[in-house]
This record gives sequence, C-alpha cells and structure tokens, in this order.
Amino acid sequence: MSVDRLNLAQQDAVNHLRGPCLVLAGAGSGKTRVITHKIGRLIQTGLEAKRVAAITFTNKAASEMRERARHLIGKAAGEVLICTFHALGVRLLREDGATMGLKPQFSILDSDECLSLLKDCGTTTDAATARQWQWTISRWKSEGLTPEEALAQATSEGERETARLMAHYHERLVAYQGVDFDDLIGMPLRMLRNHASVSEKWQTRLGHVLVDEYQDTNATQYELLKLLVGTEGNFTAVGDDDQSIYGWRGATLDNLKRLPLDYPRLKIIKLEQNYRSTSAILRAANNVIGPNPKLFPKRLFSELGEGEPVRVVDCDHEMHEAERASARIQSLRASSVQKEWRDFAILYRANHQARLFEQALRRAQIPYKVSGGQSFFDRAEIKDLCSWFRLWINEDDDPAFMRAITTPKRGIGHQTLAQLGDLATKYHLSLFGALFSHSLGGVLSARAVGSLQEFGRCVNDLQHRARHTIGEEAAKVFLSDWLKDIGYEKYLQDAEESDKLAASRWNNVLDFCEWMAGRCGGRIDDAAGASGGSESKSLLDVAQTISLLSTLSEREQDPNVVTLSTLHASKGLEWPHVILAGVNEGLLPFRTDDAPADAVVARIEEERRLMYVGITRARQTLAVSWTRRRKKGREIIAAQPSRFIAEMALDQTTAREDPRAKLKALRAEFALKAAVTEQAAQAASKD
DNA sequence: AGTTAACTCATTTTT
DNA sequence: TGAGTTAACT
Repeated sequence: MSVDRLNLAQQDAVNHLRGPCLVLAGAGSGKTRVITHKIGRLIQTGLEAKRVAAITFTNKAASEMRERARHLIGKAAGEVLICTFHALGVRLLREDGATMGLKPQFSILDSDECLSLLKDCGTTTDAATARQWQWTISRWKSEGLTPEEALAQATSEGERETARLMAHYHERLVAYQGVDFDDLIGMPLRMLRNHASVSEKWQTRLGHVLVDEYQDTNATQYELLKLLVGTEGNFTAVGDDDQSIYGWRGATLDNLKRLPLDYPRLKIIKLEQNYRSTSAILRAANNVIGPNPKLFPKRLFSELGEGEPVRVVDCDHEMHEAERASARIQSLRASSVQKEWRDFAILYRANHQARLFEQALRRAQIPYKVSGGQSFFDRAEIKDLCSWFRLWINEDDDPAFMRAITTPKRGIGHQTLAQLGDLATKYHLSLFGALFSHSLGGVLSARAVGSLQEFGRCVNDLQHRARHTIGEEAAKVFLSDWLKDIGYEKYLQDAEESDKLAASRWNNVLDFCEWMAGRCGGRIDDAAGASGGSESKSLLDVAQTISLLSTLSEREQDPNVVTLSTLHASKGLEWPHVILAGVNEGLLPFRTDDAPADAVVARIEEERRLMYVGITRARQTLAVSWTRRRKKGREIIAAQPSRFIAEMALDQTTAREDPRAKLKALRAEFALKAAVTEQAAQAASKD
C-alpha cells in the first residue's frame, strides 16, 4: 500500500493511528480514499483486520467501501467489519441481546409494520395521525428516550398521549420479540451502558472504529460510538458539517461540537482540496454556504481550472422547466467530446417533481432512472415472501404471521383470526403459540381449527427444512418448491387485473429467489454484515439479514442512463453535468413562513446546506433552474427565484443561457403541445 | 369476503 | 393530478 497519492492533510488523517481523530472532509475532498487508506494502514501497522470497524449509514455506502478496501488492501479487507450502524446494532443484539431479554432470533419490523402496530395500540385508524405518532416516537427514540422519560418531558397533552402510546407499543414489540429500526441503535446502547462485561468485551474486540458521514449521526449513535471505543477513544470520525441535511430526522451537529470537549486529545484535520468540481462551481458553493455559522471554518479550493460558468435558467412553468432540462441534456451531449447519458443528473427537492422530468425525458427518448423512490424490498410481493422467512426465524413474530397466513388466501378470514388474536392476548401467547392451544376448539369451528393448525404445521416443516438447506442449488430447489406449494404465482395472477402486471411481479419474485440463492452460495456480498467471508450459508441464515436491506445491490450496476434524484438522495454522488431544478423560493428553501420563529433560522441553515450539497455534486457544468409560476396544491401561483440564486453571486459566476438552447426548448414545447392534444384526442376517441 | 366509489391531501427518507 | 384510504355495497 502506498500513501503517495494522498495530499498532506489526507496523509495526516491516515497516519494518526492512535487516539481520537476528526476528519472534516469537504465535498469531493476524497474522504472515502482516506477511510480506505486508513483501514489499510491500521492493518499494516499490526492491528488485526477483524478488529477494525468502518461504519456507514447506508448499505450502498458499505458495499462501496468494502469494494474499495478490497481493491486497495486485498483479501484482508474481507475481515474488516464494514457495515451500517444498524447492522452493527443487529450484531451486538444477536450476540448479547440475551442480557436485555432478547432472543437471538428477534425480528426486525419495517416501518409499515410498526405503523400498523401503532394503529393497533392507538385509538384511531387514521393513517395521518398514526404517521405523526410514529414520527414523534422515532424522534424520541433517536434522542435515547424511554417511554417513561418521554412521558416525563412531554409538554402537551397530545405528547403525553403519544408517550403512553409509545409504552404500549413497546410492550407489544417485546411480546413479538421484535425491534424497530430505532431500537437497533437504542437497545445496544442501553445494553452497553448497563452491562459492563458486554461493553468491555466489545471495547476489547474493536481496535479502531471509523465512522463515515459523521455529521448524520444522532444522539444515540454518538453515545453508542462512545461506549464502543471506550476511554482509549481509538476512532476516526469523518464528516462535513456543511453537508448535514438530515436534521429533520434527528441528526445533530451537537455531535461535532461535543467531540473536542469529550475527547481533549482529539486530532482535527481538515480536507479542503476538492478533486471533483471546477472553480466556478466551487465558488458558487462557497458563496451559498458562506452565510452559515461555521463550526470549523474551512474553504474549499480546486485545481481543476475555472471551467464553464454556472448557468441560471428561468422558466415559465414546471413543464417548461422539464423540457428545457431535457433540451439542455441533449445539446450538451451533442457538443464536442462524447458524453454518456450517465454523465447527467437532474436534482430536485421533492420526489413528486420527478414526474414532469420523466415525461420530458421519455418524449425526448432519453433513457433515465429515478433514484430513490420505492425500494425493491418495499414491494408487496417481496414483503409477502419475507414474512414467511421471518416466521421461520421467529414464530412469535405476529406481524409476519398475519401476513403469511393471509397470502395467499387460504380460507382463513378476519373472524377466525380475530378469535385467534383474542385467545393469544388472553393467555399471553403469540399468534403462532395460540394455534395449538387446547382452548382453540372452544371458540372456533373444527374446520377453522383444522386449517389454522395445518398452516402451523406447514410453517414448522418449512422452517425445519430451511435450516438444513445449504448452498445455492439446494436453496433454488427449496424456494421454487415452496412457491409452488403455497401457490404464489396463481395468487399473483388472481390478485392482479392485468396479466402483464402479474407477470412483472412474478418476475420480481423470481429475481428475489435467485438473489437469495446466490447469497446462500456465498457469492454475493453480505452488506448487512451478519457474517463475513464467502462460505455457503443456510437459507435461514440468509433470511435473518434481509430485513436490513433495501436494494438488490448486485444487479444495480449503473446502466448508462440519466439520473433523476432528490437532493437528499444525491449526497455522496457526483456527475459531470448537473441540473438543479425547482430552485424557487418556497421550495428550496422550503416554505419557512409557517415555522415558529426560532426554528426558522436553523431551517434556513439546513436548506442552505441542501443547496450546497446539490451544487457540489457537479464536476464540470451546473445549471440552476427556477420557474416564474408554480403549482401549489391546485392553484398556480406567481413564484420567485430562490434567494440562493442571488447568493451564488451570479454576475461573476454565471452567463446567460445559450439562445440556441432556448430555441430548442421552444421547439420541444411545440412538440409537447402536439403530444398533449394527441393524448386528448386519443382519450376522447376511447369514450 | 372482496370490490368499487367517493373522499382526502399532499417535503426531504435510510435502516 | 394522483395515489391511497375508507365506507358502503354486492
């Protein structure tokens, strides 16, 4: 391994091997390179690979990190614990959760299941209020509050009500042997706090902990990290206070402020050279972030040259904006050096804005992908299958039970299940546990009891076989037999109106099985970090880790297409050509008029960082567009450009939009009108 | 039990 | 504009 391609600041960060280290890594300053090199250096200087941990926020970041580490240091990278915060939490709990009364086979409930659980516990079935509860409770949990503490600090009757609900919700989770995502941080934290032997064990095991995107950590993650590294404090936190855009979900910059206080020996290193963007782009970025108060002042610079001026594009309305974005991509791609579709990205504030851009790109026959959106594992058919897996792992997982027993329909209706539920509650059993209760015959018909128990036996049988299904081929056979058994393909065909849709869902199922089998064969990386290496695993082992995943990492090699993404989802990525759309006052920054006065300042600061993140995604060219009118609900209102546009200091950094592009956009607009009238004509002829 | 018709209401989102 | 949910119906 060589250090010669690192600049001085990067070398400092890599060579500071003992004690606490904070690396303030500006956008595009090579932070992943620093992390991977530091992993390598730690191992090189004698630390066992398995005692090094690198923690990220997303599975994607973890996979990338693992890939780059393997590239740099080879085989030893496989031993390094590279995983998300949550996967680390899972590992802590599976190993030592017994100290908290948690079985090693506990289930992880996704947010939908938590939501229905909350509806169950609460007094309303209204989705909006349930979501509100969920959000509040998650917030409290991310601050490390127990239900009792939440109740104590609640300031309104509404909050007290929610806190009581939280207690109730928690009891139910314990009964299921289930945890939600926040628990994956909160429970290990309490475990390490309350059990000195466990925290000593982990402190000894981990020789150095590196944390990526440190500015995104919340209060519980800070404490967890603190307990993991002990008083020695052998850790490297890498982050950028200017890219903190997840405050609304509990991330707090206090974690950066506290670090020098909690660790007086903290070594602080700033990475200020940007290797990504031109000076013109970077200047715009610096100007936008400038007004924010600075925790650790830094100023990014680039040696890539001045580059193209940042363009500001004003549009009449949102559809016009989409057409011009599409036209810009076409004209840029046609100009000079050859460019790929994948070199372009359109970034916007909110998901729904994607639709207009999709239309425009489709009309122009430009291939694209919408990043974010619904994840593979959120699809109903995948969740159906996962509910069975979960039941094999943990019979007491009631949400999984409910889903599995009703998909496909097997003649067991609401009434029957309600009776079963009553019985389970009465005798403090899980639904599965109640299946074979002697009292069942008293409340249900023999027929109902029969089908319930048949389901139970079926689950037990599958569970037993899944445990002994090891390796890729065996898993394939098992899964296809199982799907045939429960008649899942037929279920999809019956449930779906169009054959086409049913076929595509069935295709998802097949993809998923293929992927599961691949993991059993050990040929796919274990992004959840349940176990390293590439040996064969049983189907049950594999099933244990999937609740943490959201994408099928393997088949997601970026195809050559234009990216549409929210600003939030764009963090950490980069493109040669970026279009920042909808940069309107009221959208970016998002409406600030209704917030309480003291919150407005903090809100604008975060919005400013969001704009900063957007700008710094661009390597070579950046266009910022806004509309003179925009839709708000049902009505169309006059709109202003975002204050951030003025703050980028236009006169120095920008130039007028190329008139030819305007012409092209005009032409595109005509094409659009034609398309619309055609559509209308078609619709009319249909009726 | 399952389907349709009216009705509401819209940031950011990973795990 | 559309998705998602509820209530009422068959």
